[in-house]
Amino acid sequence: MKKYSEKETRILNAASEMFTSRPFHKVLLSDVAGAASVGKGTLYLYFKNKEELYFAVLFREFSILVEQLSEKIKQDNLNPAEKLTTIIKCLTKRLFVKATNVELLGNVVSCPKSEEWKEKRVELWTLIESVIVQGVEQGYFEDSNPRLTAQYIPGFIRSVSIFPPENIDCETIQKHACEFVLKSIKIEK
Amino acid sequence: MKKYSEKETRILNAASEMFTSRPFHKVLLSDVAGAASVGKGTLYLYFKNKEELYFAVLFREFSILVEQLSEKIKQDNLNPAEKLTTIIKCLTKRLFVKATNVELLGNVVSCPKSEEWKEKRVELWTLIESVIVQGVEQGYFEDSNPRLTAQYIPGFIRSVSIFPPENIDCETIQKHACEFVLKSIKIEK
Amino acid sequence: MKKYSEKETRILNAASEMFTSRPFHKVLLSDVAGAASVGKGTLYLYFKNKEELYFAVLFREFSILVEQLSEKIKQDNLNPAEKLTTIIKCLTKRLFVKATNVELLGNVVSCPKSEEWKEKRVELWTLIESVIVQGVEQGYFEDSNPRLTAQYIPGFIRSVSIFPPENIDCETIQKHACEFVLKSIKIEK
Amino acid sequence: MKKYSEKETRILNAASEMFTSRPFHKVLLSDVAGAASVGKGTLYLYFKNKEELYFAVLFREFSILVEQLSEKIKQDNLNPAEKLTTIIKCLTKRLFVKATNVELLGNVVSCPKSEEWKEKRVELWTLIESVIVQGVEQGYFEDSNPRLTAQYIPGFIRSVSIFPPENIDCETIQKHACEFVLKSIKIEK
DNA sequence: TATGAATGAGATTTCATTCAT
DNA sequence: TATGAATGAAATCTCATTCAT
Repeated sequence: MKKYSEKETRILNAASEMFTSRPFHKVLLSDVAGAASVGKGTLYLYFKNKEELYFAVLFREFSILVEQLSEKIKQDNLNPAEKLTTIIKCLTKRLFVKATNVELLGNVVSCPKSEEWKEKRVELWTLIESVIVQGVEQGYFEDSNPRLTAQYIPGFIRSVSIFPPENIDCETIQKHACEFVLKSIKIEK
Repeated sequence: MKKYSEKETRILNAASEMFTSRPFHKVLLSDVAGAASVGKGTLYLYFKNKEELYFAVLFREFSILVEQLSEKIKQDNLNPAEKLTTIIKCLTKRLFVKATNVELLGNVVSCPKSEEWKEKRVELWTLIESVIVQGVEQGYFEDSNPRLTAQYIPGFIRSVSIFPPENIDCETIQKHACEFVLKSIKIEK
Repeated sequence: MKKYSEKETRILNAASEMFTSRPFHKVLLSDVAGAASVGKGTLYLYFKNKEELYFAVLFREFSILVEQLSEKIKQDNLNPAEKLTTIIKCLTKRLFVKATNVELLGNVVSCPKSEEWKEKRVELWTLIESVIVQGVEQGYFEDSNPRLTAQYIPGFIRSVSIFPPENIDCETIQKHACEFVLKSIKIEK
Repeated sequence: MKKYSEKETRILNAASEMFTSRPFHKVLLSDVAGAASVGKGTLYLYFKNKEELYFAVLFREFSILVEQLSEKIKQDNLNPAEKLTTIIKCLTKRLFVKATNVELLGNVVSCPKSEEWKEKRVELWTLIESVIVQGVEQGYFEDSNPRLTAQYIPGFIRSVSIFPPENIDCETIQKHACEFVLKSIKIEK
């Protein structure tokens, strides 16, 4: 995991807050600086420009998520279905609380650093995919394209997290989402 | 469906083109005006400001999509599974072709005319939901919360459309996505 | 007196209302047109541009005022002091009710038509001046420069009309203003 | 007196120059910035918008005027008539030299920071009024409403300053104006 | 390293004026 | 004569970025 200095962390936290709640062009760097309690010029000591700061935010959020998931499914006493359940619950919880544009490229496209970020994204998908593949290999699951399924999962969770149906709680969503995926790929015995 | 004048249509088309190919803040209204062959001031006769123009573009595209889906599943000779297949294929095709326009699925969060949007979004979800409910009633499907499933569908299609795995074609995604959903909710007989 | 068509009058009335209550650059021709219930283009049938409309307003207001005063002091049974009193009372009343920028060139300077308006302005001053001169000739008044005095009068009345001291009525101002002028130029006998 | 930073002063000077020589809507902020040798954006660090800059210019000029007058009449060796003479001469000179700036006498009506203005205006009137009252108390003057008279004075001076009669010099106006006022309120002994 | 005043390119927006109907 | 949609020049204003301190 990349290490961030204390000041860098403060900036990233502030920027994350902002980019999460407004579109790119409505986030003012002066506000970010203010919220991070640093001077505007200081931002430029740590990030080349606004776009790079944006990608740095996405990168960090993603890294933390991947790290967490990675930790959770390392426990060997879990079978693939349990691992997948863990992943889905974790993602749901995370997105439900902070429906960030975590996996959204948003409106900013061409950026040199975006490569680095793309890799992180792929890391998440590969992580989920590997669990599915493991399940397939062990005869639990059946899936003609585990990579696609792996991408579906954060995507559909995100959609209900941003606009949750009224009067629904996180647990209900978690349960339904797990069922939805498992019924689709699990082999009935 | 809302009616647009000839000039409005020309502006919306030009703007759609622009907003689809560049981030919001890199789209210049003077370019939009130029592409639509109207004066810059004319834009302001039809749209209060840049933001409203942006949302008008998205709203029109979204409305057309909902309209199309609605038309397609009206055909009574289709059973619920066929209807759902139609919806998924249609969504996938549309997003796959015009993937940059990611907001298209109604995931527009902070929008001035939010009510109008919310209604359209609900319209899409309700449309999909109704097909699922119909399937449940007719004994084809089993789903403890069809509304959630209805929201999943555009969500996960969107996620593979934005970042399609390499070397995959639209048909493969369509097929896999249909399978993914149907295996999850279809009752095996 | 210049004659105005019915439509011209409507436009001038609307414009007068606007120019009186806002600075030149805050008066929109579309508002004037709206208030006059004519099309925006129609304004240009009667007035070459915004500046000319502005001057036309001033010209008309001035003409009316001069006309009125002129009528009032034609009565031959009035002596110069009575005539001056009449003028001051009339001006005060008029300005008190409608503290228009009647004699204010405002911020708009170079305009061909402004010559015409200048003449009207001079007409008012000359009118007042003539009464003073008459008084001097008849031994009532003493004034080393009646033209200056003539210009003072509308000027100082305007200043108290725009910002009247609290709790003062028009009559009190009228009375005080008359005294102020007459004590200054009347010869004590 | 409000303090202005060096840069603020440079901007105000440049703006004063511009607003004095052209109508409001013909003054370009880019020109002001250029003349003050600052960036266009710098103007906005010191003044919220064009209007506020405009009023800041007027306010500063007006404040200086009031300040100057205030200083001049503090000299105790002057009797009320001499003080009034000083005031009138000073006002006349100032307006005669810089006549275009007609708003200067506090006749600014619709202004955002209206309270601040009102106070300054009242300050000027009270200053003049106090001299008259002093004269009345010392038996030099007679005036049934010194406040009204105090308001007349800047008002009538303004009117001859904007449109001075042809071929007249400042001294003539000064002399006549003083006579005009003193003859009106002075008690003949 | 840290700052935030200053910048100015370039964005959005306005509105007097035109002109086809 | 009357209109008001259309115009686009030109205005105001923003904000990412720089740089002297």
